[in-house]
Amino acid sequence: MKSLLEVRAKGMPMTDRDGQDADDRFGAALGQVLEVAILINEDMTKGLARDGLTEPRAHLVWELSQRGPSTQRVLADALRVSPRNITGLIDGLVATGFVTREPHPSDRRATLVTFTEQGTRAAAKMAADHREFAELLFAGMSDAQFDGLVAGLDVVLARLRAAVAAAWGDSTTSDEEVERP
Amino acid sequence: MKSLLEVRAKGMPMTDRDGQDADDRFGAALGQVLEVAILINEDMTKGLARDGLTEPRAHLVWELSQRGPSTQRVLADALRVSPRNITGLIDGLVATGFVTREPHPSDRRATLVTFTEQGTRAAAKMAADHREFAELLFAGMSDAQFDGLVAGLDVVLARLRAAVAAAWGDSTTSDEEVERP
DNA sequence: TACACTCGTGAAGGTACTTCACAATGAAGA
DNA sequence: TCTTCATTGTGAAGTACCTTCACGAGTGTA
Repeated sequence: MKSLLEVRAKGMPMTDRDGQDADDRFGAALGQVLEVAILINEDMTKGLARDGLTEPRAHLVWELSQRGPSTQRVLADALRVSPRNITGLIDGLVATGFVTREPHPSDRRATLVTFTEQGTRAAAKMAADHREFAELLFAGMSDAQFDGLVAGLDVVLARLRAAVAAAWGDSTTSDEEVERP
Repeated sequence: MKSLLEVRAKGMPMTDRDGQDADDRFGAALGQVLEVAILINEDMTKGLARDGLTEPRAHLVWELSQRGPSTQRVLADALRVSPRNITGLIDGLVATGFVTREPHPSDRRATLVTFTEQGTRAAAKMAADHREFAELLFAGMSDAQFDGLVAGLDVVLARLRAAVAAAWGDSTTSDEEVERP
């Protein structure tokens, strides 16, 4: 992988410098969250490699499947990378047969990135895998347990969003358009 | 970022092809988990950049802080990347003043990667940030809520570990040594 | 002493990312 | 209409990370 998440999956060795909170429940919980993130990412990445997709390309495929044929500019904004980088990713996806570049009907500068049949299949598989994966993780949990988990995640998520928003500009979900009055 | 996690943070648009589980609670929960992972990763990465560290280099610094002066071979195994890659990462960390290469006292082939003072400070800051971050996410939650979250994460983590182990060799926590009888 | 193995690195190559420069095009005002 | 300004995508150049292969230097052992 690559993700920084991997950096500290296992609990901190507690320096207990100032002695507060010596059992470190919070650190352990953070460790859990990080490990979940690592494992999910690992699983996804390896699965994608089997289908001939790298992470950035898969991300692009996913966005494309949600938006339909798009200009590279739109994709760049969606993935929050430079337009130049999209050119390279599309080059790769074209070379491996997932998408094609079609002329934009009303703007001759732009191209419409469009799925091939293989691309459509890949996107559908990603969606199916997502469902299956959610099932694997949560199916069969008691309602109480599941609800407790979701409620906890809600709190964490809210705090996380607030923290990120406070530290840098907003863009809450990480794939929103940047809009500022 | 980079992480594939980013691919599908928001819930799936339910094709309800076979109609089962039409409300998609599981998909939504997975979306939550993914978004948490994305935001944490984003936050960490940006914080590191401020300290002059990239993700892979920070990961190495973290491992080094947990193991003390180590050979590059050991670090390669710990990070699960090729020894050659470690050479490059260490080159970068040496150039930016975080570590030095000291001669190994008993093996003249090997070098002991060792923190400079700056490196020690960086590792300490990472540890402090980790604690602070856990505090930010979990402090002030009711015990019931916190316990519910942790219990849910436990279940998810167990399933995840099992799934990963089933799909590929084991190596549970992602930074274990590879050991096979 | 000879053989096999280990440590770190040069060489070569791939992907993902960035910024800067630029030609083609589009859009809107004088 | 003609000029001006903004936008689209890409070439060029450069960085970081990662891999495999080859190899010289050093270790350990029979």
